[in-house]
Amino acid sequence: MPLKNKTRFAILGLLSWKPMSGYDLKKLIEIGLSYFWSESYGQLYPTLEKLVAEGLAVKKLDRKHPKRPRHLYTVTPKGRRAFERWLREPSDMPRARNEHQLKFFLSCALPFEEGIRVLREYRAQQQERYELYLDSERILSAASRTGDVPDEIREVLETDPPSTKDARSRQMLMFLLTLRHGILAVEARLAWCDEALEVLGEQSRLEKSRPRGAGGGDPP
Amino acid sequence: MPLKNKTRFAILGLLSWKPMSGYDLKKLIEIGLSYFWSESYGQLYPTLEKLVAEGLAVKKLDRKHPKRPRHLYTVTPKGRRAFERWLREPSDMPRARNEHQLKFFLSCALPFEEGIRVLREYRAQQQERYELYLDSERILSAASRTGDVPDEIREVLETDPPSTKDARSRQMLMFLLTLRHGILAVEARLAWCDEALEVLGEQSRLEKSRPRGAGGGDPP
DNA sequence: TCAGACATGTAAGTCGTTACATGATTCA
DNA sequence: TGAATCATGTAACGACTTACATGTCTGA
Repeated sequence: MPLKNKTRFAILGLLSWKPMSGYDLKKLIEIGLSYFWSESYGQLYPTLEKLVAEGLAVKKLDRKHPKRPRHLYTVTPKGRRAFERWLREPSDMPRARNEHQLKFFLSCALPFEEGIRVLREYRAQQQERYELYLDSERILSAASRTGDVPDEIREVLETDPPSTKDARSRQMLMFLLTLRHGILAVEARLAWCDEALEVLGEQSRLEKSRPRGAGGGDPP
Repeated sequence: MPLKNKTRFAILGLLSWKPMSGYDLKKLIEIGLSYFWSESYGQLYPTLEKLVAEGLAVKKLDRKHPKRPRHLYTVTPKGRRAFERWLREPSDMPRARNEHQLKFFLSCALPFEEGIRVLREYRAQQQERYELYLDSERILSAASRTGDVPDEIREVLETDPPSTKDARSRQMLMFLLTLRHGILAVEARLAWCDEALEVLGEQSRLEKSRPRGAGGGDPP
């Protein structure tokens, strides 16, 4: 009895858009959900088999579509119910485990300059990511205005039989809103870096200007 | 050969403040680092033993201090070097796996009202957390102005022999700055919730005001 | 006296990644 | 022809959590 396996629901949810293969799922997640989700093949394929075994999905060989036969998975009504039950459940708080913050917190073991250098590297990394996100946002919001969906995403949204225009525009909206979440989160990290760099820089200057040596022990 | 075990370094880093027992480490992490870190006993005790086996820490029985004897762990110079090496290394990007976002993204499978309800619950949860953080911030920043450190933290900072005033005030600063990170992150999440709720609310109204039925399929 | 904190651990199991293995097809 | 992509999987391992087991001491 699995306890908090989210892969199951990620799969079920995406399959409820349209039937896909393991390979399709992996690509879709990489291209469209990478701001907030990831899956590995080692997790994907065995989980798909489990879903079939539990009657939440069915597997069938699709030999016409591209040229090479692939295994298409489809959600069953039971799978759909399980998925919607999960959707309505409150998510549990993820246990906090942020390596960057841990390192920052412990970096008081280093001289100020070194701590500041590490923090600056982190900031640069976030800045880079920020720019990528903004590019994606430009593309996506242009797309949702003009209806001209980017290729990788269009393919996913094209179902047979075609879903309603409403459903598709709602899915586009979700792409955009989750991206917005990523953007706001990165902005917050950048703002924090600036705040922290300012404080640490000031402390560093203070330390340098103070008369050094004499141990620095406490007065009694 | 462990690959990305962060527990090792969390332990090494905290022990470099002062020797502690497994129990002490757990409490310190729960009380002071819970904004960004957590450890379970099942990880803590075995890892401590491994560190000893690798010569990065030493274990000794301390029978005087409180009353009950406890096992105190101390970092060795080798452990200190390993820790500082890790500190200077760039952290790897954590793989993205945000259950809330996944659920939100997939919630287009639900009627608008339901998606909005789930999002509102998430927002309330973040708001609650926000207020807790702000309380902590008030306490901590008062403490760093007056030097009147909260009990739970003071105990950790009191070492024997006493560390320098500089070292201690730097540790206090780290408590405060990591808390600031938590606060800015939660603020960003709240802002995103408001943005998303607004957009979804508008879509929901649009949908209601539009003439329903007729399948909603696409015109050719 | 007895609940709750102090204190240390272990066993079983889940979740997830990485690396490998395999083979077909497309296209430059 | 040979590299890239399509496509499906498995084995081994690492990290982590949960639940359990055990016993002591303190203070209401």
